[in-house]
Amino acid sequence: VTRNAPARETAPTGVAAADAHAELAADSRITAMGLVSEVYNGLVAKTLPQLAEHGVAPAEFEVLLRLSRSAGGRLRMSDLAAQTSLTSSGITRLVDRLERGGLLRRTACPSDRRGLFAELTDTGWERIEAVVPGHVELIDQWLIGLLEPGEREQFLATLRKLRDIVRPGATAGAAGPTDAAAHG
Amino acid sequence: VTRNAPARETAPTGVAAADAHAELAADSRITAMGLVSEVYNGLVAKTLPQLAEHGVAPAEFEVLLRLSRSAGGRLRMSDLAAQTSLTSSGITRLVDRLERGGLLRRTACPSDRRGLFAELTDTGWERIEAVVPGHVELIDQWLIGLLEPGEREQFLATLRKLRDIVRPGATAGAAGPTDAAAHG
DNA sequence: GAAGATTGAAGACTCAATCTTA
DNA sequence: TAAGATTGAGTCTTCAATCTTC
Repeated sequence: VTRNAPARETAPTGVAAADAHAELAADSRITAMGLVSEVYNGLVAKTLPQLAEHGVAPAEFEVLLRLSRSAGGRLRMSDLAAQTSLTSSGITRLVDRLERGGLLRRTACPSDRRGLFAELTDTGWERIEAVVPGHVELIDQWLIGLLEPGEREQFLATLRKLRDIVRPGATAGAAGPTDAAAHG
Repeated sequence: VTRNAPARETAPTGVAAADAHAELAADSRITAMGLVSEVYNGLVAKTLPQLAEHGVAPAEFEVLLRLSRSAGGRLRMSDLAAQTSLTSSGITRLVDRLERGGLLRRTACPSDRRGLFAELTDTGWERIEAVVPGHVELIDQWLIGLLEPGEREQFLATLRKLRDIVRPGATAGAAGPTDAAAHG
């Protein structure tokens, strides 16, 4: 796309010039990315108030959830960092807050003294149990329940495919790609 | 789910107790939400470096993109806030940064003296044109190109459906739900 | 009084540097 | 030397309060 309207600054010609350039950004692939973003952010916005009622921020909820799905209700700091979208520094601070709130505690890792576990406390388990039912209801209302069974399965299959390619390290700390080890 | 393992604190019984509780959080609907989150965050991570090469953060890119798709390359502050996931305060500061960088300017709104337009400068247009091609390539590589044509259309159709329900105000400032007015 | 936009104060996250252990 | 985790400094975002205009 070449720029051939040097006098865009003047008001009357501005709109026409903008139209010429808009083609670039109107690319359908950018729109697709925008859809993913809007759906994700929209869903977060829908679930935010219910989490807030329980005093839990979305990132905190994700950490609590990952811990609750792991053997012993605990995971190493570095594994939490790998599984979430936070850096190891961010995990340190988030775990600080949750520990301050009594939802988890740090425990030593016997096999490697550099490592630390974040481990759910009884209070942490109770909090998860208190939050999850309402949370599931909202996901049902704004995501799952809006799709026909066939459409839903196709949608989830595509998401899984994309996730596996785009986020290879998402299962660090678990023995297998589907948490199968937690049942052994 | 009832809690019947009061001695969870002691190491040996911890794992079994965790298993009993894990059922709650293993709900498939929570997993679905997690997939959306992982795909979105994974895609952001893939596109981040290329945006950074051009000195643009994701939120800034989204604002520049929305402006470039709007008539005259401009949008009111309040419309930007409605279209993005930022508050009006957040938009004020983000526009501050972009204005400081010379990518846009604030201009007065003739019909309502409370309002302000954020309007792309020539530098802003140039930046968008410089960033978009590489950005599109990455979306192609990590999202669009990974799906068969049929799967892709189905996926996008589902996303559109969800977006329309979950984010009703996403088109504030545009005349129609698909930016049709920009072509008049 | 309400809406559009901005500001001060505070929270959350990242980067780079640091400390400890492998 | 490298890996796990933390800390200080700086950036980005929000909330609540404020100012201007409707």
